[in-house]
Amino acid sequence: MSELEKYIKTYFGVSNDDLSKISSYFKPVTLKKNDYFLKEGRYCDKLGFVQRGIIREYVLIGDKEVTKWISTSGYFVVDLSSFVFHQTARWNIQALTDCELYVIDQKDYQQIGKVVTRWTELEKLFIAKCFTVLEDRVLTHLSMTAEERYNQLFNFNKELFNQVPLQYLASMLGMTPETLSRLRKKAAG
Amino acid sequence: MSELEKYIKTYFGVSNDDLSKISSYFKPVTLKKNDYFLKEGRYCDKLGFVQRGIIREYVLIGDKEVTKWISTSGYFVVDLSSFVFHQTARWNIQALTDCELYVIDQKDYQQIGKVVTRWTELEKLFIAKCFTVLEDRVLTHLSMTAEERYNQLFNFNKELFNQVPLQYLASMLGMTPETLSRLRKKAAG
DNA sequence: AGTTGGTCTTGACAAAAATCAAGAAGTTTA
DNA sequence: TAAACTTCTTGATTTTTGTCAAGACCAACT
Repeated sequence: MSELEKYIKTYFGVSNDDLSKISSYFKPVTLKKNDYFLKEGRYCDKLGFVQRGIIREYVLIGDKEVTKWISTSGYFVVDLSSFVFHQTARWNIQALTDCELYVIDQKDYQQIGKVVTRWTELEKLFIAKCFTVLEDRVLTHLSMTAEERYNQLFNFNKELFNQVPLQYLASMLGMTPETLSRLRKKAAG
Repeated sequence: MSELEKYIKTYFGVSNDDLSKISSYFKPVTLKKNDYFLKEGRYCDKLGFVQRGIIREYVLIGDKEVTKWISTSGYFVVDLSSFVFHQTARWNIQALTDCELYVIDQKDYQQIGKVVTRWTELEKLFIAKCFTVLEDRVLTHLSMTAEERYNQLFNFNKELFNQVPLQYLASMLGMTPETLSRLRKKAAG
């Protein structure tokens, strides 16, 4: 069973039958380091699942890249506003390392709904879960200092700090690279 | 046609038939100023639509109230993680003024799905829309200063600053009341 | 009218974080 | 291997924001 299937099974609790139907629509895709899964302004007509590697989602604001999220193994990558509402994409989605993805295009995605009865329900639950995660993230910015946000992320996933350029983590945490560097030093004691 | 029906119609583009089915499940409820629609730790078994009045969603972190959102006419109020996943609620949802809501309880909510074919699809679209709004909100904290966040909100909804205690707006914007006060003075020039 | 309680503002100061600049360390490229 | 890049760190400094304390303002209540 692939990581994708494990993920879907664990998360959604679908039958093995539905599981194989769903996963059969996903096709393996590899990205080389620095390749783009999606570029701002295009239409996002596919959904990716990260099997291996690291992917960054960012947007250019003025002359600065703002990193919204770093996806590692087990995460989906997509521009939801584009995928669901057929608007132009807001995010650049770029491989930070060589990556293996499972990707489904929009046409196949819509097919799932015709084959798996509960699909729209599962979609709803998944997006609702993502929503609550984002709610928490907003709250960290309303109630925590840069130092607290750094410590939280570091405790949640230390490995990330070895695998991802720190400037991107700094941006994702809402601070400058210099501040992140100093907080690291401080936390290391 | 009520505000609720207008909202549903505008937003989801359902037929008049479906619209009346959906709205018939919502019941008018009034809240007095300071009444709670929901308290942290309880289960959120209802969804509310704000017809009139102002409602604050906040959470107690340590000894501080952190205001996540202020809902005015046209907004839904709910603790999504509780309503969808049947977990204990994370938010306190309290009326800042006397309010008129349209409220649907969970049992009736589930009935809609049996009566309106596209219901789960509509739910999905609605939650997806909420998700993209939250994405933007996260981005404001990654890329904007307190001053810029204040100006953005003020330009978006000046009225709010006359209707809502400023301390709550400050919290929602991720700054102290003192900072908000100074930014107001500065912007007024 | 006076008191009380809550809210907002202001000032002085402290802390946090950003900016600017330089240099160290590590990679990639030629 | 050396040169060129890029990334990260560090120091000095400025700016932004938070904290604490006091007072102004306003509304509600007695």
